[in-house]
Amino acid sequence: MTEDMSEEARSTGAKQAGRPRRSEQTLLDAAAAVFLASGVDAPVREIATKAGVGVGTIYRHFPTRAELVVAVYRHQVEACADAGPRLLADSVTAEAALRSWVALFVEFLVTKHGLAGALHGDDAGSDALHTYFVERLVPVCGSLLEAALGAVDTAPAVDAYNVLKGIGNLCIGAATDARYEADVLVQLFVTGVLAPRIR
Amino acid sequence: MTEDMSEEARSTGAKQAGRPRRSEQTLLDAAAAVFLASGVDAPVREIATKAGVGVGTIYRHFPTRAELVVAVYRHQVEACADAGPRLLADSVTAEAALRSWVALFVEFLVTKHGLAGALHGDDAGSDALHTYFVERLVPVCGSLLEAALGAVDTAPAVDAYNVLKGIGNLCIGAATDARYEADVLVQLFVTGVLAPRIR
DNA sequence: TGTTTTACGGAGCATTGTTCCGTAATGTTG
DNA sequence: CAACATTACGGAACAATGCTCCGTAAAACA
Repeated sequence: MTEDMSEEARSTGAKQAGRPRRSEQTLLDAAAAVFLASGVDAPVREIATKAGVGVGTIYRHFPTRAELVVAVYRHQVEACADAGPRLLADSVTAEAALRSWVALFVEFLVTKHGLAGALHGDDAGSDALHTYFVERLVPVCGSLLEAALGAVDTAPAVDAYNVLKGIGNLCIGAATDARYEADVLVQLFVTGVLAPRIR
Repeated sequence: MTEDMSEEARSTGAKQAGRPRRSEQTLLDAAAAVFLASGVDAPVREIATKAGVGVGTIYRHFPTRAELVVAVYRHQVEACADAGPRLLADSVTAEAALRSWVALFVEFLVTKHGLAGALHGDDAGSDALHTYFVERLVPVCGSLLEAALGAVDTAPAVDAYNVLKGIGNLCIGAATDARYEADVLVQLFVTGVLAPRIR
């Protein structure tokens, strides 16, 4: 009970002693700017400098670089997730919906310098990033896939997790390699995934 | 002339003063062992220790970590490149040849911890790796692709470079993520690439 | 005004790739 | 055989980077 009260007190207006927290939004804005300029792999120190803040402050708000990245792109990931059902409702065919959604996802990944690369959580640090993307987008991708494959009697060749991660991987390096056409490759990949239906 | 003579002298038997070079093979063996145990991203120090050598020695033989990696896997890359024409000759269809070759390539990439990830030369350091793979394998992949797509009148959707790099990307993380089935995804991707022929 | 609480800043630690230089080993030469 | 010249060696040192820690400053409270 006492804990509940103190927590509520904190979240309502009753102020506690102590320095006021810097608005996280300030940090997020600075991070977004730096990511835009130098890519998602930009050093934390650079973000701290840009925000006029010590690195400690960043780490107190976002315990890991990956969580900072998640926070910066949360809006856009949510938007991407929300677009799934909408496209499914608005498109004439389920395949068209899937392809539009995939194109959206690819554009998002490619636009953000190095996001796709940071996405495969091999190193322990970027787990948060990987986990968030997967948890949020796999269900969406799954629905679209299911709809697009609905008419088939054979089991799908791969699950939504694999499709999503495959797409993510295909986007790696797209921003830095002019010859690499991630969007085309991804659409061909989708064609392959849907192929059993075509045959 | 004088330069030619001295160079020839060095490469034939006439010995120059100086400490004898450690056999590069020793270093390569140690590196291969460490890569097998800890992945291609293993610290250079670890390799040096394993080889009973200072880091300086490694860097004198292989100016960059990437070049060391290239040297370690050169044999297998060559084997993969050589397999291309052979498969094309031995398979009943060009598509079968392409698919077999791709499977070979995928197995190679997936077997070596993190090789696929190190392959996209975003950071300047791993350029050598990227370049070598591309130069050696793009032509091979191109021949197989051309053969498999030969019957089509429409232009191919993507070039061999994109296909090769796409496959490479699809293999990223396969070794560390049990749920991720790179081999299946790659074959679906190939299906997509060949799709114009199917329709 | 003094106390308490809380956030802040940035020095510091650990880990990397890579460079550099004094030193050791070995063939050549007198 | 004894200097010498040459070459490779080893590992300390540097720079970059993620992350931790602690003394300090600011704000609310009494």
